[in-house]
Amino acid sequence: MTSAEPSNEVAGRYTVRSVARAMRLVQIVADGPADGLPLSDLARALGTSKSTALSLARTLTAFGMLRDGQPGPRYTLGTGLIRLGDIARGQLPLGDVCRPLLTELSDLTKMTSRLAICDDGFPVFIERVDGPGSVRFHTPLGQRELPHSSAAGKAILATMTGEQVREVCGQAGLTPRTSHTITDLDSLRENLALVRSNGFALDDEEDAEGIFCLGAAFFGHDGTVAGAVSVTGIKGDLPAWRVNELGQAVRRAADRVSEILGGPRNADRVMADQPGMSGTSRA
Amino acid sequence: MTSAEPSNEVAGRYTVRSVARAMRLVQIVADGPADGLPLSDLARALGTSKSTALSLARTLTAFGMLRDGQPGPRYTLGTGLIRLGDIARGQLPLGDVCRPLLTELSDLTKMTSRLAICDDGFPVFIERVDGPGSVRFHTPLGQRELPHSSAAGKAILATMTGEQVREVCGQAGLTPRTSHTITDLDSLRENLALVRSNGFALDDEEDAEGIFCLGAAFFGHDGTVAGAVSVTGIKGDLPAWRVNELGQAVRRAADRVSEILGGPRNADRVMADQPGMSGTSRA
DNA sequence: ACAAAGCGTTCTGCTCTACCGAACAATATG
DNA sequence: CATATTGTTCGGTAGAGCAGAACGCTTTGT
Repeated sequence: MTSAEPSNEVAGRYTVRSVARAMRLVQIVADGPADGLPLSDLARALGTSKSTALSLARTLTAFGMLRDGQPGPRYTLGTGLIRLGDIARGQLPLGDVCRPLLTELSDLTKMTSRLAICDDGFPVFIERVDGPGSVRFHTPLGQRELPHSSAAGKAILATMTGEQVREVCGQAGLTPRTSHTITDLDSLRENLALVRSNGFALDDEEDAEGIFCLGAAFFGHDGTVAGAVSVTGIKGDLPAWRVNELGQAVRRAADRVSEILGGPRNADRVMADQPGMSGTSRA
Repeated sequence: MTSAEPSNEVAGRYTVRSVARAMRLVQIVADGPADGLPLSDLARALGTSKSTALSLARTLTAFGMLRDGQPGPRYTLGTGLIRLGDIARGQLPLGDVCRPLLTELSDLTKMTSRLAICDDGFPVFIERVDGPGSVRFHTPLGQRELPHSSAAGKAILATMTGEQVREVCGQAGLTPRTSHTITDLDSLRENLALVRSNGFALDDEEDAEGIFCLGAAFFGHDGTVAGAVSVTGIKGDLPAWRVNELGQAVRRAADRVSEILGGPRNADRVMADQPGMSGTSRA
């Protein structure tokens, strides 16, 4: 009838509609309550008829992606996803290897430490070790975090060329998360220069009110950035004089990851971009 | 090639073909090498044309289930699966809560301990804690294990009615894994009676040569079996006189899980089965 | 207690989409 | 340089996926 349907469907070229719907279904269940969602809710959220949602859900259930009727007739995520997630983590070069390293860092800093890989410039955390007696942060794994408002993200950005920074940030958007979030490119570039000279990145309540993070990048054998290590804590618990001490500890941990990967340490790496600067005219 | 196509497609009622193919695609990538598979291999393994495989792979990639072109033009599992696996584990009632309990058990027994949930009678391990200096077993998480040849499986079976045991084993098949595997129902029933009187199950090289496991079931608030705790070790390291001691330690750990869930301990639970009863209770 | 609304499930037919195959470009291999 | 594979593009067509209505069943309201 009318021309403008919102149509929250994700459709690039070569997209299979039913598969896309099925994946959205999984996302819906994942974002739903822990005790699952009934079929009607799925259909509603998907914007399809019940019969369609049923077919999709049944198919996914047959593959263990969903699970039906554990607490009543509700769909929850299936155990097959645990398996796939485990394998996916194993396929990444890091993860298991770096766990002890994170444990060590958590013990030392008494904070929650995490390891992120670089996914097209975005940090994706794949491992987490909570500190002794530390507050448990709700930090989901496997999710893309924002590059400009997280310590890991900024640590990664700081290793890239101005052009790459522009591209990644253009894709992600400099969304304000708190009143401290850096929202313009020039300020961000300034901040990244500071990150480079310090050897670590500081997220000072830029992503969440009252929370700070320290992050440092690590590199693969080809010298390109592979990810970042970060620690997270409550701002109130952090005396200013400890920032550098903790930051250096994070940097050392990141350098040890680089070592495992056969990459250069933060201090030794030569920036591709640096002084001369190619096309970083202000946009 | 004439009439009987093998057609390894999974097709129950209400199955969406393209979604089923997409899921098989994910499985193929998961079972493939860690550095991924090229598109042609995917098409070959799927039994479809390249263009179809491309559409499916592109769609999955858009949702983070697959990842394209990290080491060359190859598909690997995506980081979205790590996220979903993490959430799936969180949706399960256990997991995080029981981790310290497993750690304790690993410290005590010096063995790898694991926690399985009961998935339609099958044990599915969702958490693993390696013992101090113990051998790292290749024990994938989220995968259905065999009920009759694993300690966790037998611990679970031992809590069920004879009818249920028959059904689960009929579905799983009493496949021989080693020369010690129990392959007939009567012997298995005998063994399960022993499990009940001991309070724990012993897998004596029944699933893998040279490996033994000890397992004990735990129960939900409604008294039905919810899963099992187990420890794994090398047969040669196990003096016969320690079997009972370790088994009781496992049983105690399982009982503590039951306690967390508000369920009965192994000793207190009344069996539904026993001579007269036929109980298939309905919800 | 009944009514009413909601749930999950089944079925049929129409529409449109997912699939194949062929042709293309871009690499790897000899 | 030739040859074999790879990834990509594009249409035509068969057939699969989708909506909708109708069916029991359980739950909710009064």
